[in-house]
Amino acid sequence: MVKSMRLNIEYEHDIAINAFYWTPRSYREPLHYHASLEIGCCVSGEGEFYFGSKKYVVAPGDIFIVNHTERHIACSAEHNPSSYLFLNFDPGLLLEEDERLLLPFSIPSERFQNLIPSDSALATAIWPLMQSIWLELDRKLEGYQMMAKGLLLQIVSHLLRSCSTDIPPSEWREITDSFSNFRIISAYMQEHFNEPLDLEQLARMLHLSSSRVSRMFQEVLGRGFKDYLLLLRLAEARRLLVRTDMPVTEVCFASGFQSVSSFYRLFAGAEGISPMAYRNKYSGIAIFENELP
DNA sequence: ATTTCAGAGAATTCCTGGTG
DNA sequence: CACCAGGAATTCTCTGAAAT
Repeated sequence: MVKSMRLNIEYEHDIAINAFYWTPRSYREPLHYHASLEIGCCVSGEGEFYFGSKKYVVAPGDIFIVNHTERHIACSAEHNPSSYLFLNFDPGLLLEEDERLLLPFSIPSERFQNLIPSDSALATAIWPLMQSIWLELDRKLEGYQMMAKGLLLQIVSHLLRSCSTDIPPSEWREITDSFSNFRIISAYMQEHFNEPLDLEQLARMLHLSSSRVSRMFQEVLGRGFKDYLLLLRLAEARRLLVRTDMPVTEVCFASGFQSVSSFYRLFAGAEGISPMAYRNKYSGIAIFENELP
């Protein structure tokens, strides 16, 4: 059994994306994994990239795709250490747009191609986008969060396109089919997150057991049902706090929370401040005049 | 408006039996 | 024999009332 550890990734910006340059050690560190998805591009040097028992030899320009289940680690050649630009990001960002964007990261490990060779059209398309994200997050000019997210969506759309054409239609069919249950649930949740919602109920929709559906979330998203539901509810709560003058208690129930105490606890856990403090901090900033209440 | 806490309830994990 | 789904056991989180 190979030793591996789960890392908890913290995001350093107002958007759940990190971009950073990194040089792997020249000895082999233990494998690790994390809930966030990752894309790495080798910019210089030599080395290897390990995924479980798979091993890739790395050259500058090569791009690596890391999903939330595979254990992995990069390693530099001693005489010529490699350097990478890495992006890691929360799968929730993709889910907000279209569940299918998660497909490139949900392909079974044995047929998952982690390496995009430097000379491929795909790598050529992705690399400048990665650099732009790094620049945006570094400079933090007005609207950089939207820029970064937009660029990320482009990158992942490129990936989606390429796997839909590279993988034989029959197999692609199989992969998208096994994904369809999740799409049904995810769509339902986005529509009904502000109502009481539990796994049992979702499981019934699919004629599956709740334990099965719980595992499905881990497999597809890398995070549990509760976590994902919370993500949706918090987004709505933030919006209501900033854009309306609804009392906090009302915001709580309107965004789907079932009790005020858990709302305060979870909100503070995510934002670090109480709902009212959040409103005071951000409500002065109206982006569009016509969205004022 | 916000926090606290014990009891209640739900989600996740582990285990087992069925299935190809 | 490997894989997958359901159910039991376990672990974790929420709820609701009361205090600040």
